Amino acid sequence: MALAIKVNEETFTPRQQAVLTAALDLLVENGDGLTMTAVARRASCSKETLYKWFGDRDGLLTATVQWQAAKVRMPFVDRSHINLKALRGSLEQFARDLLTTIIGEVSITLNRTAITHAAQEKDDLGNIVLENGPMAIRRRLKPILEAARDARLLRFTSSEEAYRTFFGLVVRDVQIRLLLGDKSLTQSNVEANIEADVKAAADQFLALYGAKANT
Amino acid sequence: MALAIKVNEETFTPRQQAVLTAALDLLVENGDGLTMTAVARRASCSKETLYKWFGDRDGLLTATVQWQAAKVRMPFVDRSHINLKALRGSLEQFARDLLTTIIGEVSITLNRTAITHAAQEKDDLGNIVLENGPMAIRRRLKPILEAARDARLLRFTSSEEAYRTFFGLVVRDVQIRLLLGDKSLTQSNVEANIEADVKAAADQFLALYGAKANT
DNA sequence: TTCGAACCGTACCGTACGGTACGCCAGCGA
DNA sequence: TCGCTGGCGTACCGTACGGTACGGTTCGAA
Repeated sequence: MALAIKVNEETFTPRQQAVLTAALDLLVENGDGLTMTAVARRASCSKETLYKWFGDRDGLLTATVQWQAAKVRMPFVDRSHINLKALRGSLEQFARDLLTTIIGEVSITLNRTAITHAAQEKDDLGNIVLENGPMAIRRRLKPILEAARDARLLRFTSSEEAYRTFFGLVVRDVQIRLLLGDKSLTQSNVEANIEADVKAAADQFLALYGAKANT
Repeated sequence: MALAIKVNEETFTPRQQAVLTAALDLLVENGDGLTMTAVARRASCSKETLYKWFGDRDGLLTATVQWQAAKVRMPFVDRSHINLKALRGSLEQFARDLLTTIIGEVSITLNRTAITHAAQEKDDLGNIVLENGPMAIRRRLKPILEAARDARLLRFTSSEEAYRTFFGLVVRDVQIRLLLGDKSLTQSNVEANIEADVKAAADQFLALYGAKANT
């Protein structure tokens, strides 16, 4: 069930969104050391209001993650007329967006927060992030893969397997290393190589699943 | 620099190892909700002793992670006479060990703990886990890849890129989903498919980097 | 103008937990 | 037997933080 994962912009008033922005900023700055007092001060509101709007600390955290995660917008990919060139373009677009998102400070913070909370089996921040991250990409990519298969551009038995291979080829060890705070892997470091990595991932995916063995 | 990452069995007395075991157990059970009182009670020792041995809470945590992470033993792979069959066997062995480790409860806990602490830029648990996880595998796998290249079994320009592709093909989205607590991905669920995944990863890697385009 | 709702700021409470102090016992060398 | 050291158990302290209460202010509606 997709519980309260749906969040459109009317869910929160502008004032509330300002509060959530403050909370997110603090989260990015201080890691999970988010205190209600700090949020109240940053957002110039009273703690009482925070509790009235979000229930408790977890509620505030959940709202922040939901609200921010829902902002991640997948690119729209034209699915109507598919040829090899368009397919490659789509794959590269997905790879680029996935990488760009993953290496962003906000994404890292959100994933870290969700993982921290997943450790305590408390709420399901993990599900929210999953739903708006990997799962959202899967939902968008799978139909394209299947359309490409129908057009005899790709060859695979399970679109699930194909999607997961694509994910692996794109993300590789970047995400886990960033989450673990690998100092030898700065954002700018990765950013500079995005285009090359994107191209390599698309090449490799097509090499593995393309109907013709060449480009 | 590999700071205090080296940990051999003489580093801790048996009694201390018992304490670390207790700490790890609590970590696995309660997520990061590890309290000094709980460890002392579980290990039947006094808090004062904990502080004497490990300095403070972070010291205990670091010691626990170090001690446990160092236990992850890579398999020894025969590198002497390389042929395609042996190479495939090695790749599958690495993939199997990597997957088996990653889906283990201990690994998940350690990674979550390290990620949580990486958020607070406190100590470098992240580095310890990285050093004993991905980096350890890299150190072991790279020479094999390079030997295989020298034997004209593989073709690549950068062994680093080749390693990272292998990592991605093996891990795919399994680790991040487990870290985020994806409920649709139980350990047993993954375990059942390990052999198939291992084989698929090796096939794909050889398809991408093998000198001959076939198996 | 008055009323009330919403909300800010701040003071306050309770508790959990990191860290310390201390009393006590067991083992061991002299 | 004496005394010392290492370590157990417990009581204790200080603080940080989640959560609540309350007085004061703004603002819109009647």
